[in-house]
Amino acid sequence: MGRPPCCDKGVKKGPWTPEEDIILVSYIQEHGPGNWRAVPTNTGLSRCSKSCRLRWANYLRPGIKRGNFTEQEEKMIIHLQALLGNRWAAIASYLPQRTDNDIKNYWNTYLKKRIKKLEPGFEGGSLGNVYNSSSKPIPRGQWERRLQTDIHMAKKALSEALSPNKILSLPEQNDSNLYNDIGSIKQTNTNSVCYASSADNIARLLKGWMKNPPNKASSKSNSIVSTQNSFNNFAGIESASSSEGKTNSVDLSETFESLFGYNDSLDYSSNSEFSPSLSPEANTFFQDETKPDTSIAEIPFSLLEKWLLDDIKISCSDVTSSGDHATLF
DNA sequence: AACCATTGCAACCGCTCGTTC
DNA sequence: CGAACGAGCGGTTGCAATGGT
Repeated sequence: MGRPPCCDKGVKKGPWTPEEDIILVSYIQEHGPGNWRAVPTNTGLSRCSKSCRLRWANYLRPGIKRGNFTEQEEKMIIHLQALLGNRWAAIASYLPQRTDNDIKNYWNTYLKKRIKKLEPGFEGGSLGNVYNSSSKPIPRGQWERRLQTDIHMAKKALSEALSPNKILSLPEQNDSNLYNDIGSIKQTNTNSVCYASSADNIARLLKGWMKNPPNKASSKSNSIVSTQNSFNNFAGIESASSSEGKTNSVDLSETFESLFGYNDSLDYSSNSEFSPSLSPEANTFFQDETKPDTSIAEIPFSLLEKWLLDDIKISCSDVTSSGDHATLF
């Protein structure tokens, strides 16, 4: 059978405008993410469903961290890429605040080149650079199953950590602070020439919009409240792959701490507003981690390394023991 | 100041996979 | 069981921003 075109002709292409973003976000607030096929029809957007999904997943959904990758994130990406290859979605599942597209772009534009410089023979393959010198190749299906299990368990842990009860039990103040913080960050940058490339996160833009919603939007009752609540709901819906700034960062950090023994993907050092409150041990640890001390930075990474390597060993020695490392969670 | 090369990244394209009927 | 369809993923492209001459 021939592959039908995913979109009708005449759909708009190119960068998204703030108006389109707002329409899309408003729709998802009401209906939740999913059923993308219906989105263009129901919203009147001249965009293909894939485009809507992509826009939401990569830019509009709450909890996305944009901008500079931390050293820890870099290392994690490098190691995960070595283990998993160009399976960006899988890699991104270990860095919930980053999108697969973001990681992929970062790898292609920066990390690959940097590694190539350091390792002249490097061609960007997987499982061929870091680990294969001492271990035999793992059959794809085998490690893929284990990977799926890992991701499933990680997502489960995240879901539990981000369960509605936990979120709702947090002080309401957090939400407002979050939005105030977000707004203050980007308030000055809304007049940039290129919208899509300059907007760090639509949430920041929408902050301004929610403060002064257009008439169309303001006609909806309690739009601001529902927007914030909706974002919370999204966190529940998307809990497997996203977090929501301050509100969920505590839980996420704890979850990641339990996952990896350290908090890697959450870079609070650059923005104290988003700093989570942590247990004394963790607090000490993160205080240390924010220091530019590479010897300290190595410690958590080797834990991840150990975890990943152990995973491979288990995988090689016992195909049927996929539940073993579940105890890690 | 003008031009060209490079970089960064948002978005698209086409394929695969999973689900439904 | 297989066709149809929707969703997701990875590769690639296009273009604005930036840097160098």
